[in-house]
This record gives sequence, C-alpha cells and structure tokens, in this order.
Amino acid sequence: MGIKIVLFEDNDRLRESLAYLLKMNGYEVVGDYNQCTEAANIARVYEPDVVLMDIDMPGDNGIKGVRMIKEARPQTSVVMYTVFEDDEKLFECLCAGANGYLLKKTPPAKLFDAIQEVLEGGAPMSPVIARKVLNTFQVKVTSNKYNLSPREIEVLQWLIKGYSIKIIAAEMSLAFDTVRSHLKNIYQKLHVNCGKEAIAKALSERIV
Amino acid sequence: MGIKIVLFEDNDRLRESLAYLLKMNGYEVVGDYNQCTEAANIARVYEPDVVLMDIDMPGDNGIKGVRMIKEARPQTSVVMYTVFEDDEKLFECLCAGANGYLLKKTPPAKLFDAIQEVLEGGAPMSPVIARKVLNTFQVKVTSNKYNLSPREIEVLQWLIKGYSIKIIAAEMSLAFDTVRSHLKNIYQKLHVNCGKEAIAKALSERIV
DNA sequence: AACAAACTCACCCCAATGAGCGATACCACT
DNA sequence: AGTGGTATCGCTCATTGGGGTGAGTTTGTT
Repeated sequence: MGIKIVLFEDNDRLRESLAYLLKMNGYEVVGDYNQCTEAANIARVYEPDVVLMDIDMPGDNGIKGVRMIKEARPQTSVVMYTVFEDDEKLFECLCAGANGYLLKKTPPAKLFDAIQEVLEGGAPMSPVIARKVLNTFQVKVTSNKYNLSPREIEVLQWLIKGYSIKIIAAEMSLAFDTVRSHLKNIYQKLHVNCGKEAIAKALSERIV
Repeated sequence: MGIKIVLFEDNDRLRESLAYLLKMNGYEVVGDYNQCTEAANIARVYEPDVVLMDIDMPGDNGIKGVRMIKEARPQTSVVMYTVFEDDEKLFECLCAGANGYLLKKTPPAKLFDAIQEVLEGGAPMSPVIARKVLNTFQVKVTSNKYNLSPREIEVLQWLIKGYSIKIIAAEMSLAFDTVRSHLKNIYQKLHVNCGKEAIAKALSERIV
C-alpha cells in the first residue's frame, strides 16, 4: 500500500500541480482541499500518512488545521507548506504540532525528500526555518547582559524553581536577609519589581 | 578562496578520514585536533567557516568547545558530529550555540550537504534530532492535563507575565478577590502552593 | 427540573515579601 | 591608601499574597 497524502492549499493551480507531481512519484493523494474546516474528519476518514498544509486559507487557517488534525489523528505527520517565514506563524505552527515546515520556494525534489524524511520520523525544515528554530535555544549568549554576579545567578536559579526566600536561605545556608538582599539587587539589574516578574523574565529569556 | 573547515574529533582514524574526504571534495581543512582545549584560539587564528565538533573528547568536551568557539568567533558555524542522541547532550549543545547536529551514522554525502546548508544559513540536523527539537515546542498537547478552565488559563497567562493580582484584576475587569479565587483553584490544580511555583511550572512545562 | 461546573465576589487572618534605610568584611585593582 | 564590587547580615514598615470559608449567578448537561 502506498503512502497516503492529503493536501490543503487554496491556490487551485498549485494544489493540482502538487497532486499531479506527487502521484507521478508514486504517492497516493487521497484528498486535496482548498480549505481545512473539515480537516479533523478528513484525517479520521482517510487516515493519511502525511498532510501538506498551507497556512493562508479562507475559513480556518492552516495553524488551526494542524491543531485539528493532531487532535483527531496524532500519528498523521503534518508538514507546513507556506510562504510565511515570520517567527510568530512559525512557532504557532510548531506549538500546534507541525512535524515539518517548508517554504514554498522549496524545489519539488526537496519536497519529496522532505516527505520521505517525515515518514522516517524526521522533521523536515527549510534551512532558514531550521536556523530560526535552533536560535531559540541559543539565547544564552545574551545571558549575562544583566551583569548578574555568580551568587546572584545562584539565588535566581533557586527562585525560578518557585522556592520561597526562607527555603532558598536554608538551601544556600545563608541568612534570610542575605537572600533578600541578593534578590533586591537582582530585581534592580533585571529591571523588575518582584519575584514573579523576575521568574517570568528569567524563564522566558532563558537567562539561567 | 575555499571553505575553511576545522575538525575536532579524538578518533584519529575517523578524523583523518574526514579530513581526507573533505579535501577531496574541495574544502580547505585548516586544522584537525583530537581535543578542543585550545578551540577559542584556533577559531581566532584560523577563522574557519565551519567547525565539525565531536562531543566525547579527552579534556574539555565538545559542548564546552562550542561555547568557546561561539564566544571567540560567533560567525563560525559549528556543527556537532557525534554518536549521542540523548536529550540532555543535545540541548546543552544547542544552548551552547551549535548551528547543526549530525549523528555519526550520517553518510558522507549527507555530510557535505549539511556543510553546504550551514554555510547558507541553515541548521542541518539528523532526522531524529530535528524531531526531538520540534517536539520541544509541542508540549501543548499535554497542556490541559491539569484541567484548567478557560478563565483560569486566562488568569494564568497574566500571572506568568509577572503581573500582580491587582493588575490582573484591572486588566480583566474583575474584582481583586475574584482573581484570587481563580488563583487558588489554579494552585490546587497545578499542585503548587504559590504564584511563583505556578509561574515556574507553567513556563517550564509550557502549559500556556 | 435538577445538578454540576464555572464564574463571580466578599470577609478574616497572618505569613511572605519588597522598599528603604542601614552595617561589616573581603577582595581586586589602581 | 583609596575605590568599587561582591557577599554577608540586620531592622522597620507597608503591601502583597495565600488559606479558609461562604455564597450568588450563569451555563450547560442530564
């Protein structure tokens, strides 16, 4: 049995071309649609191995489409196929459960490679996209822009575990007021006014 | 001028084979080393375009190697080349600034593709690795395991921005005590005892 | 119609915390 | 010898926040 693929793409010409190309290359295109409102049902009924999903479509957009498909049938691999390369759409798609992210400028040959890759448990991404994804991990390079001292970093690390001042003092074998003193300095350096803000900032900027 | 590559790999046979292969394919291997203690200086002196970096080496390991190179010369692309595929080492490398992550089972042809890809601003990763990376974004599927109500999620989203109860109440046009009430329920559902813990848990588990 | 869940608000008590003052000591650098 | 940064500790005061309890309203489900 062949590889079952479903397409969601509102540009009719492009969608039909894709379907044709895929069929020519031995894939079984079990459905192609110009909008993804019924994506969940389609996934359940046709049980595709791979879905190619555009983002910009009338009705529900492709991001919602991914979410619906992944809820309805998680084992289906969903690969985004779009012109968008802005961070916001990208990470929304990834959070929604996309298994790959290809830009439309991807040549057909690479497209087939990508389908093969996702079937083998990979996560095909256009180079620009992969770089963006990796960069989200590397914010550590900017970690010390707040000029925290080693001791302050240590305190902050306890703080972001949700520990209270009293507990932190015990863990670090320090006096209660010493920890508070460190925290005051930390808050100043991070330009925040309370522990909650500090935790939020530290975790979202991956300072520690 | 050719593409300048530096290798760090403690297996002499493998390292020499790689150097040979790369040279045969037109790359300029400006250095190959069996340990990376001097990685920073090497990067500064030879100004390589790409570094292939093993992880398990005597002395400083490759993770420290990446960090040193990225501090000394950020424009050098560092691609990990290792047998390790455990999450811990992987994400340490990515946080340290690695621009790619290839498993040693990668065939040479793919290796050349990867070097080309990283030179073009991409982030070559072996399929298994890419999947792991993407999966870190998709924790949303487990988001509702705590069974938070829509309103509670909304409150939590304000909370993790570091806002105080008073501010949250104002933003949501609610009474102070209403927000507290929601928070109490949230704390119960998340099995935490205070806002700081809730923020820590919500952000580290990407609940919202 | 009955019930559960979610949403809303209120009151009390007291612990936790941030702000704003300090202080001493150590260390590196000039 | 002085300067600045870090680390340590102390105090008061006002605000914030968490635990407990209760209760009215809406909404959806059975």
